[in-house]
Amino acid sequence: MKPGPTQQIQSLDRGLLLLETIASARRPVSLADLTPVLGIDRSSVFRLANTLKQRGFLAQMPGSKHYVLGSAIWRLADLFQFDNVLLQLAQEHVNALAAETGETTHLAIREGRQAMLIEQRLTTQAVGVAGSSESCVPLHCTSVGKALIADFDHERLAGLFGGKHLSKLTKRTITTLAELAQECEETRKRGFAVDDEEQHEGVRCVAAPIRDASGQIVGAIGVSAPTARLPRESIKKAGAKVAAAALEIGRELGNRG
Amino acid sequence: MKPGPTQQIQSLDRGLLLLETIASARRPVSLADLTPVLGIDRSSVFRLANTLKQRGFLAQMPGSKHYVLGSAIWRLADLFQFDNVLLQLAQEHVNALAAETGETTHLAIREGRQAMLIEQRLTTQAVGVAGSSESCVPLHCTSVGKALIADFDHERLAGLFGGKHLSKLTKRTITTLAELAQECEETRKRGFAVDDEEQHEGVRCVAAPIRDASGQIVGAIGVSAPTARLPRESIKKAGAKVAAAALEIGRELGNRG
DNA sequence: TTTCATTGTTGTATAATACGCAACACTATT
DNA sequence: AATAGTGTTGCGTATTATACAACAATGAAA
Repeated sequence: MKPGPTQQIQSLDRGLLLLETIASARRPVSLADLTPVLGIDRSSVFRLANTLKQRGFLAQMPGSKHYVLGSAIWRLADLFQFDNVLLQLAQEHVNALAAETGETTHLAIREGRQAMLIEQRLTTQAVGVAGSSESCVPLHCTSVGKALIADFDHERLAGLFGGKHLSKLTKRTITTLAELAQECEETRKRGFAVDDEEQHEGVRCVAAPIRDASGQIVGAIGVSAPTARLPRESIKKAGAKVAAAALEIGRELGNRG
Repeated sequence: MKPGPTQQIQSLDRGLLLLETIASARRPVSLADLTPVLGIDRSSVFRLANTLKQRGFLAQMPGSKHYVLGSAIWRLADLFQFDNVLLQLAQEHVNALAAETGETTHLAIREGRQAMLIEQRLTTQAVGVAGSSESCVPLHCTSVGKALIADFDHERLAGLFGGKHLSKLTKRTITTLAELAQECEETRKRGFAVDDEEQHEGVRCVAAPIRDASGQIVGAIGVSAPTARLPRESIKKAGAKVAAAALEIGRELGNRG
């Protein structure tokens, strides 16, 4: 039997409709004008509007009873702007890198113990890395993941992974925190991270950390290819490419003041 | 007996708290991480989050179950941006005009059949116009009001005021639509509107319409003074001042493209 | 000035809805 | 294969949002 639609919470829905109505009016709106929008008693509309006001989503200008949007809307928009900023700035670079290498290219941010792919461009080659069907990939055995934790020392890695075992995906996967800490050190030195058949056999990846103006790692950009097209002797060159892209993205992030 | 606090709508409040939590996280957030924030069963949190998602306030990126802010936040912020823009741009000019004239100065937008004062600076003179204790003043007998409807012809005025009587506040108040239409014509010709003791006896005001890039009237800026300090022979000069300020504000609005 | 209409706000009983619980589906780990 | 964790759905009932009435404040008309 087909499942029913997910139940909505009516009162929340009504509150959101009030927000949209007032925003669309682009003018202060009275309670009397809001009441017919919901089709319920005005005392209930008043209480909904007041709840929105208490949380700063609506406001009333001094001396007026009419409602306008409150500062919370802009505060929320600004708070969450960052990830969109990163995606916007990096989009071009992901595209350029994919075009330049012809390989599958990823942009990722860290999300707890995983790397979340927020953008990827697939290879144009007949045989290549298909791209992740998952939005999240493990940190410890992917190049973007290792780039994202490049600044972690052993202690911080222990804090992140806790008692969690590092799962072994291939014969080459790093499975201990000590090894991973060592790898982070290497990543910092090289300027880019390497996945040498650690997630998938027959696939190599390189990725570089994207740092903001304060030097903090805020994302990673990487390239994946079959081992045949990314042999060990080509790693350094590919790594330089992703590092350059990461540096440029970080520069643009800094310039956003 | 002291009235109790206005009742809040708990479900709406919970939904808004979810929005704030996700915005503050600046990262996609899982349902499992949201549940402890509200301290209710996860099925209820899921339904709240889904309601927010259905209205576009939350979103989930393809292939992910984690929530991020949805486009509705930015849509609402952008929709309502205009009035803040006007206030920001005009603030300086209101201040400058008040400093220059030493008189009470107003910035207003139209709200139905009234002019809403969204900013005012009081006179520094010992005796002057005290400023409106109301946020809204009548359109037909105030200078800012008349500036706001300067482009209205008789037909459009009839549509706006309908069968409503134009209330007579002083001996000099305009009370018929025919007279008001004539006054609008004069305002358009002069470039500014005049309240010649029509709202309050002993008070004269001049105000100019603020037009956006398309020529549409979007606000008004005005000055009020006692008749002694704004005699009839000074009206033209004062009018030129407010008109210049309005023109400058309009220019800056246009440049915001 | 008085009267009336309109609008916003508060208290409260109860009708309606949101919640908790259980079950299922899916994914990941051991 | 078994277990744990997470997201989703159905449903009975505990809780909450609503409707109604009353009051306060304001504005308009007589």
